[in-house]
Amino acid sequence: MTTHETGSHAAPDSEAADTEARIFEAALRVFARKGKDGARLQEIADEAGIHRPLLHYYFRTKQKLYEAVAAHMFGQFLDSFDAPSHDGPFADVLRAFIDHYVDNIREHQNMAKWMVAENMAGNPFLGERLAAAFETEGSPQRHMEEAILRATERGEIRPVNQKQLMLTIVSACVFFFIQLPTVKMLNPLARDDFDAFVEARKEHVFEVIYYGLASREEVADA
Amino acid sequence: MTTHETGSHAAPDSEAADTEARIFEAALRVFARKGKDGARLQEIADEAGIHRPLLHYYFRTKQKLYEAVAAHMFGQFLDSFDAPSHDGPFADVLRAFIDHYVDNIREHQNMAKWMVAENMAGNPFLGERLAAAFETEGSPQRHMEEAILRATERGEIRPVNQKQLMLTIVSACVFFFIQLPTVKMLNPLARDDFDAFVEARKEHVFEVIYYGLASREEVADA
DNA sequence: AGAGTGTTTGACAACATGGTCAAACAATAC
DNA sequence: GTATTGTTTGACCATGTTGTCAAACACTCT
Repeated sequence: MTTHETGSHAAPDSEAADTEARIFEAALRVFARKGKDGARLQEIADEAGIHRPLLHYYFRTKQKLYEAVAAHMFGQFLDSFDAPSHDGPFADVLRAFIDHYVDNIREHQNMAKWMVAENMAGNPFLGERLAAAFETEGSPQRHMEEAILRATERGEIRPVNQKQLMLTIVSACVFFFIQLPTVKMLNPLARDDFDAFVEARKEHVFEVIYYGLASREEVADA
Repeated sequence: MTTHETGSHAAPDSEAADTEARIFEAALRVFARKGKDGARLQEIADEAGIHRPLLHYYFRTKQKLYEAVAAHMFGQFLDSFDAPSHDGPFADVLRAFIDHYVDNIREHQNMAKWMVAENMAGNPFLGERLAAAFETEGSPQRHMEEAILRATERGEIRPVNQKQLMLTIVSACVFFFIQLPTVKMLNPLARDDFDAFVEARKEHVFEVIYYGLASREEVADA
């Protein structure tokens, strides 16, 4: 058994002590870049600046390393969506949700892409966590769902299936990030001034989802 | 040089003649399932019911096989979006677009997932093709863009950035498909009656994008 | 200094996988 | 029939990659 978790004694210089953390971070980057199958332990080792056998010393196998990093990533990623509850008019709640959500994806693009890839591959982790979050009092997901419900009851917004709406909002906030290379080829602004593009996207998503496309005259006869 | 393209002579029984096609289809499935790195030539051979060296006989290398299948897949996938131009009220055009788009993704889920994965990995193919499509008279993309423009000029819909809107529509139509396992964990209908869910999704996407969430009273004071 | 503990290193084994080859096997043309 | 051409097969090689190991190393404690 290794006892490297406890830095009791035999603790080398600070740079050597965090070998495990450096492996972790390197693995995060490489797995995000190359995928589980495409990643090579040698590449992770190189990027961490250590010798390959150390990977096996700290994490037994590639599989275990992957699982460890993935679990940590999932947790951190989901946690990053926690935000102080925002009440008031639904328009404000929606705007705040989009703002926070998009900012988080931008901060954690590696994780977001990785997670989407995992979901595509059928990994149930995110589904389980989200299903739990929707049952958990005070979670951002639950909060949003309740806000939709309240706004509907108050007649603030039209009746709508909450699950579908959540899916639509998330789609609009996430999809363009994971397809970024393609989006950049089609949208000059995304290439030239990415931050401006992201802000414009936030605004657009809110506008379309909240106000819709139809002009008021059109809506009037609907 | 092999001449297997020309079935001139040495054409065996019909089942052996389409060896190449069987490899092709098997490769399509396996690559879509496992990704380029995760896919094993042995698995493709098994699924095609042939011996592994035949893969090298028809396509020299794994790389070449991948490229051949990918190119064919991209082309077919994009072509499948061609549809008779639909004119008339923008609401109808939008509805038809969503309907056609979603149906196509449903028919070609393997290809859709594969394509998204390729885009994530930075493959510029789709971006190039789409960029070209937007410049091509009569392409579905161009048609939609023009429809948006006309509807805006006619005052049928509110002014909006076309590129952003296209992105939003596509996001709403595609994202839930590529995240299907997760969506199914969160949405009972998607699990129990998928076709009904897809139809409901089409309707929801149209409703939200065209009419928006805000009730008319809310819109009135906006 | 010497023992003990945890870490790092280099060399190595085991295996999977992509790729090659020459010989066997049709099928047709002569 | 035999020759020719294209296809299929099984055995094989080369390489890359994961995983193991024992020995070297550093560090602390007595």
